Amino acid sequence: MPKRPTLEDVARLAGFSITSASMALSDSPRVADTTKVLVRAAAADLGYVPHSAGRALRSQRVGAVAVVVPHSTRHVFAHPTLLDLLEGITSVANENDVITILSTSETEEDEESAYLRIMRGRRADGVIIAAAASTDTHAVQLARAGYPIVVVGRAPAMSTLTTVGVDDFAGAQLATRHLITAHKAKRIAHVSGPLRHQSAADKRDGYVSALKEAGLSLDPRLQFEGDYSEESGVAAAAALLPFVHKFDAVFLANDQMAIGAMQAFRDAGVEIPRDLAVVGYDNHPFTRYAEPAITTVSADMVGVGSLAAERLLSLIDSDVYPTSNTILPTELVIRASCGCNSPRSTDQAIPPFDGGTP
Amino acid sequence: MPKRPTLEDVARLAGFSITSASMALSDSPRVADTTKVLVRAAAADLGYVPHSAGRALRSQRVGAVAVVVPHSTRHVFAHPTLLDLLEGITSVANENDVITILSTSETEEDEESAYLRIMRGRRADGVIIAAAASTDTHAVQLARAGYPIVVVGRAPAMSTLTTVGVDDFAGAQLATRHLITAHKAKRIAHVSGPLRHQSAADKRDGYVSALKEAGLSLDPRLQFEGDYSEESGVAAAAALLPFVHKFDAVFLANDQMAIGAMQAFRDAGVEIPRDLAVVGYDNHPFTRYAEPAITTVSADMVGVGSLAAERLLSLIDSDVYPTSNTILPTELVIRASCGCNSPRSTDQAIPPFDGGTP
DNA sequence: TAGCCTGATCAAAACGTTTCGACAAGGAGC
DNA sequence: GCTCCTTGTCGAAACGTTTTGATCAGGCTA
Repeated sequence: MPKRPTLEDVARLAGFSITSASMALSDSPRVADTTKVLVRAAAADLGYVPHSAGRALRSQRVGAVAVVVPHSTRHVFAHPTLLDLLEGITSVANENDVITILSTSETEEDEESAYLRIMRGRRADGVIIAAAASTDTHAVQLARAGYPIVVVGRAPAMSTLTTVGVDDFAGAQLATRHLITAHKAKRIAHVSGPLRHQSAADKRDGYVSALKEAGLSLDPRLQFEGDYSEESGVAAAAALLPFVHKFDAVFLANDQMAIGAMQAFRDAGVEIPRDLAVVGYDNHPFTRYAEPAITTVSADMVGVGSLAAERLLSLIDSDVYPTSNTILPTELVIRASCGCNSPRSTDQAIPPFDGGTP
Repeated sequence: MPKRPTLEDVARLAGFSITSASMALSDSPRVADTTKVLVRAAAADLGYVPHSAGRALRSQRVGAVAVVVPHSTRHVFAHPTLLDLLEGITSVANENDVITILSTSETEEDEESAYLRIMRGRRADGVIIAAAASTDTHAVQLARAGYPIVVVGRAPAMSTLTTVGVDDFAGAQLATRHLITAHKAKRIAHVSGPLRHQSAADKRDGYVSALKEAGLSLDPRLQFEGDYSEESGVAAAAALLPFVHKFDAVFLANDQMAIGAMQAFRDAGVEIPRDLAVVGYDNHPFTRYAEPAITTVSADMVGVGSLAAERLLSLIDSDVYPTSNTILPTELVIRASCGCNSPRSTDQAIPPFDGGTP
């Protein structure tokens, strides 16, 4: 490990005291312009970067935010969704010269220690928790203890928290309404996520509300609680197949389950969208390329991430504790699996092929 | 931000000096057992966790590793691949009480500053670089400067580096050989990744080598350089379509391009695998559920991540600089898109459906 | 009883910053 | 020519650890 130049080195090279060097680098009005120039030159010369620990110790600010992804919610976010979230967070963090600590906690008990150890040990100035289950109490504890914390997702049970989420209720409503109005669906099945997660519950509520407002009935046999995995989409399809004549559309709480279910339905001879209209959720990249392309609901997860980071940073800055609950909108992305025959959007004109072996 | 108990608080509560408290907590043989018990009780009582900055400053060790994901390689890793990698890294880091810093650098110039600022400012004790392009020089500079650094991927041009990668050459060979031996393919197209990336070049070399050993010829018209995105799979299909009678199989360097290409081929009336055998790469989760399910190559990316972290930690510990280059094996996952009619593996027996509208 | 050793404890220094208050030099006002 | 202010600089303290070397009490040996 190479020796690092310290502020003392810079000061000596520039011919000033440590104090002056420090103040010069922080552009204090108390130091002369000529001094600033000299010190900055020396610093640049040596490639000086302040030692984070020294600064943290003195200023009681470590310049880091932690993103906690509880293992129990690993499936809640589709992979691209989670990466989008991280991208949003890191970009804002970078702009503010703050680093991002990634913390994936393994077990339930570890979760508590993950949050607390990070904050107690001052590894970070604040925490963003991705997708707490609606029953998660660690977040509330942490907030109550006075630590800056932002929860990604809606958390009505913890109104004291600052949250940034997506309007899953409206998104599900949008999707369900589309099936009803555009495709004249009368019986709509729903495959939800784990209902102890707020987002899953919100989507289900949105679905139910759309049904209600259209005067449609809710058939308990057409409800299935999945776990957001492709496999559980397959399982959902299997569970729904016996009633396949009894419904004409299915809304699934994420795209992974949708692709699993579509596969299983197809294997059973159900043709989509002819026999069954399908709508997913998340706008996962593969939905454009599935066969048929999947109609889905999209949200700006990068935006959620960056907003969460901004909220956290201002929470860290202010000593008062303003809580805010922000919900970003969703939009329906209409493709083919619902029965809309949207032309596939490709940049290239692809000539037809007559078939036959080459 | 709540006040944190400090070592002084612990010492006072236990009735000892700061020194004794510190030594007691680190289980030094120089302190009496009774003292240790008392101090530990006090620490537990107060919920004491050592301040990371204080410790870092004194011990010249921050207890953090940084994972740098250059923006230019965002597409190199499929989403699940990258998350697997991160999971492997964080799990090993956690075991060693080391935190993981996630750094995604935006532009090329930022990359340099990302690496260097992190190390110069001692935000981390070492760096794992995910997927450096084979021309990336920052990594070498950093290593030459004496900083602990591990590169994920093969990097033959930088033999002084410690690397952990996947045997993409062998993986591609495996895939291509399968097309040749099991499916009697005579003309095989290849859609590569950006060839300035080592992994893309390796895959291409493996493909070429398999062709050679089978005495097959390499048709330049059947080569396409993509960028690992679904869109570029579509573009590749468009570019290859004019020659569609001239080849019977295509090997694509990742699954995202495969799904895009399959889509485009299907839209053009080419049926897979009847008219064209397709093999992808990465074993992306969706490959099981694509229609047809995609034959692909899989590697243990969690293992790559954890191994990279282990290597980095031992690099940090030792002051000598042992370089090692590890390559993990790949395996072929045979599904349907190559023409093998693997029965779909579902746990549930799904009854056939007679079609017709409900 | 004096001297020694052992085992336990502690004071102090160091890691690299930032910042408060003090201080020196020089110019303006009288 | 004296004071007073301004401007620029610096010494020193503080943040919370860990660790080295010193101290101290007590029991043992001579």
